Amino acid sequence: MQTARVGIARPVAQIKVTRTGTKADGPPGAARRNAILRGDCVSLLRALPEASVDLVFADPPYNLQLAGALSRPDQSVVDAVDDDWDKFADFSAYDAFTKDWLAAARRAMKPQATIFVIGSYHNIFRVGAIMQDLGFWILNDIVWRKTNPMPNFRGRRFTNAHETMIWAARDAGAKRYTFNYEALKAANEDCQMRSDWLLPICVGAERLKDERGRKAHPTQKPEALLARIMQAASQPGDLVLDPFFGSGTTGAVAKRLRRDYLGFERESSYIDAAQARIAAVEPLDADMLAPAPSKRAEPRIAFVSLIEAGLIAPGTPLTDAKRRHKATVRADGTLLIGGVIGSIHKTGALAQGLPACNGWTFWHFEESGALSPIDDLRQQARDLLREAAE
Amino acid sequence: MQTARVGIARPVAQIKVTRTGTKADGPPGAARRNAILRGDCVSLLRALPEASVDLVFADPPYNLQLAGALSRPDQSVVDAVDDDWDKFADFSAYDAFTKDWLAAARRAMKPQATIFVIGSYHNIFRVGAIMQDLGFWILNDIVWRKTNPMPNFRGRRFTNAHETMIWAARDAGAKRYTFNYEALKAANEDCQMRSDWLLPICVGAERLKDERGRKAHPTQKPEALLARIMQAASQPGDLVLDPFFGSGTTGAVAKRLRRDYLGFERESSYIDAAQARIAAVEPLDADMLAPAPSKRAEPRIAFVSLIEAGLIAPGTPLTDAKRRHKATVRADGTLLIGGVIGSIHKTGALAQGLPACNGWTFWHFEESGALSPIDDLRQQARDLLREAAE
DNA sequence: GGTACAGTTGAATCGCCTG
DNA sequence: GCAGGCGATTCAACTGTAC
Repeated sequence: MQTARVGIARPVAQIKVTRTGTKADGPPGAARRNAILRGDCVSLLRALPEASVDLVFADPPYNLQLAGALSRPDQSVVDAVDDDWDKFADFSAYDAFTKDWLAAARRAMKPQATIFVIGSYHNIFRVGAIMQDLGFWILNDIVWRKTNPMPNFRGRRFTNAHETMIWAARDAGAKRYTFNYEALKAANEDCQMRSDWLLPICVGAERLKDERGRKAHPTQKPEALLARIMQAASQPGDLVLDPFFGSGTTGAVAKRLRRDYLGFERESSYIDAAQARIAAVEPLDADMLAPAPSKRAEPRIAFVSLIEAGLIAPGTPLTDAKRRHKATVRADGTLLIGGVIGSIHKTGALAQGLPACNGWTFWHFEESGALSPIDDLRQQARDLLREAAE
Repeated sequence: MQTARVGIARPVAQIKVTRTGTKADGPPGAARRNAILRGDCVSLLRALPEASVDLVFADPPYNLQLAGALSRPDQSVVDAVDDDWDKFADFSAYDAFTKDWLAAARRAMKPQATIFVIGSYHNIFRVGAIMQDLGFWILNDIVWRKTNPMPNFRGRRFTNAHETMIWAARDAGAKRYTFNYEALKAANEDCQMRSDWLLPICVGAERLKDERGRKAHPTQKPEALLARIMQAASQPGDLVLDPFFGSGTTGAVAKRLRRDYLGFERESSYIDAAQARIAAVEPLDADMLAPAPSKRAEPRIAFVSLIEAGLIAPGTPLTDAKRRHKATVRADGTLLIGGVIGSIHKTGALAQGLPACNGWTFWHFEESGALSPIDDLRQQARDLLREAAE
């Protein structure tokens, strides 16, 4: 895999371009891909083409307000987050910063893009309220439950064992955002993925260390967290933007999962660490990342085409699984039930007195005494279509 | 148990007083106890004496914004929360309401009181930001993970499987708020209670029904949730205020755990249901509710009093568990180590070169060849104290 | 009298395409 | 842009009835 470093000066901010990707930049007007840009994230976000990003992951400063040093019961001192980038004069300074970067990120999002923002109780309420004010539409709040949180050493509060993520669409009306429901459900023992995720914090070999063996970044996120986010809300080839790139977890996971990434970061020491980290990542086989089969993505089949294909004949009697209702197939692909003519769905709804019905699974045909749903015939029709296409 | 209903008109709001308590009202200037007041919660909160409440639990309207009807895959319709009390014109109307009741609640809190506010992603971010703006100091955000949440029927989002609570002190400086750390830890297999709580939603026999068998209140909270809150952040006899009383879970749990409650509610149908519910509650035996032994609550023992009690003699040599350091007990309760005189804690810290040390567990005395920490002697001193008191 | 199965329900911001 | 049709979509817990 190639690694290139290119230094380019830009008027909008002091920017160093660092490229680690396998893919060339897109067409003009599209955002740069697989690069880390150095500089202020608000300026860099504003310089992005409008509506150019598929997914945003943001881990902004938490605005922690630590009064003094914290020590463990054995008197060792906790290495707290006290970096300059986490210092704000007051809530209103933090709010102004938050409003700026969120508005700029929203502008860069495609209409169907979504955003994940992670935070703790120190900042997440302000972030969430500002997101709502800016027009983002919250889809879920997601709780990252830590298997191994830091205990509360003073015994004065509950163990702060989770962080909160807000998942939001760009606009209230957005319906077609990417959400790989079936894949997530399959990965969760065929049960819907919940809004609470249990994952370990980033420790051990995964945790980046500097040359002196200290943690390279104070708030490095676990790759498993980013992997679940990208697998839930993006497709291979999508552009994932991380305006607070830090140690580059987003880039490493994007490369592994064959997404493109774009990262913004102010500190060159973090960029160097992320750069080396991403260079060492090997993308997974594309086969491993093929989208899980989704019923919604299957080609649409009209019931009448089953008749045209000779899979079912006009005049065939249909019934439901419990043989409570009867209908007859008409030559035009409608059904006849008690003198009424309608689609497989309408007649199914009518038979049950319900507002709606999936006729494919409701209506059955009989073959040597056994009932099968007409959905089986649809599957045969789809197989025929596939063969014809090959 | 007595039940009394008293109707009283008040100028501040249209108020009906409904009393269910076992305890008489406190002295003038103190808040009423064990009563449900009917009326607007902001007016009622403002009418409370300042700094009169020990704990607040608030379950405000969530400001759900439901577009249309939602049906399950079997076409049955979900009975959504569409009550008038959850309707607000826009975010700014909700914010104004939130600011009003939170400011009024804060005024009614004792300086050491804390507040729990529960909400979902629809409202909790606005609530949290406003709490911070008003001067509340967030201690934890707590996640109520539901064992049995409603699924996401359309498969378009993650199952919304939790709600969020914000636990906050009245002021940033508050240090002496009630937090029964030891009891919670003991109840959690001797492991610190975490910020994520797994509890079922309120269904079955616990769920209040109206005369026609329908749920009496759309958002009744489980008693287990309130019980954990009160056991964490209040003592028997404390006054627990709930400005959105609803079906009266707060009152029922308060009575059972021998706390006093004060509830505000606008709808008389809810008040009637809560009234009957609380009347049926039997308080637990006081013995069952005696505060768990807390190290902090134990009487303080000065090291010198061990000498006074004859438990240890001046001149006794002390050492640490690994016999690396040596000191001698002086008659005034200080230790002598290498020519330096200081408290058991200071000398322990000095010996180890650490900033602090718990001398009680660090220093040991020798008896027939075996080492025991001087903390054992402190326990003996406490036992003697208790015997003397009886 | 248990067991099995069907039915009900819960703070919900819950499609997508074609004409 | 709007109307209308297609057709995809649920988990845990409790309740009541049938066997």
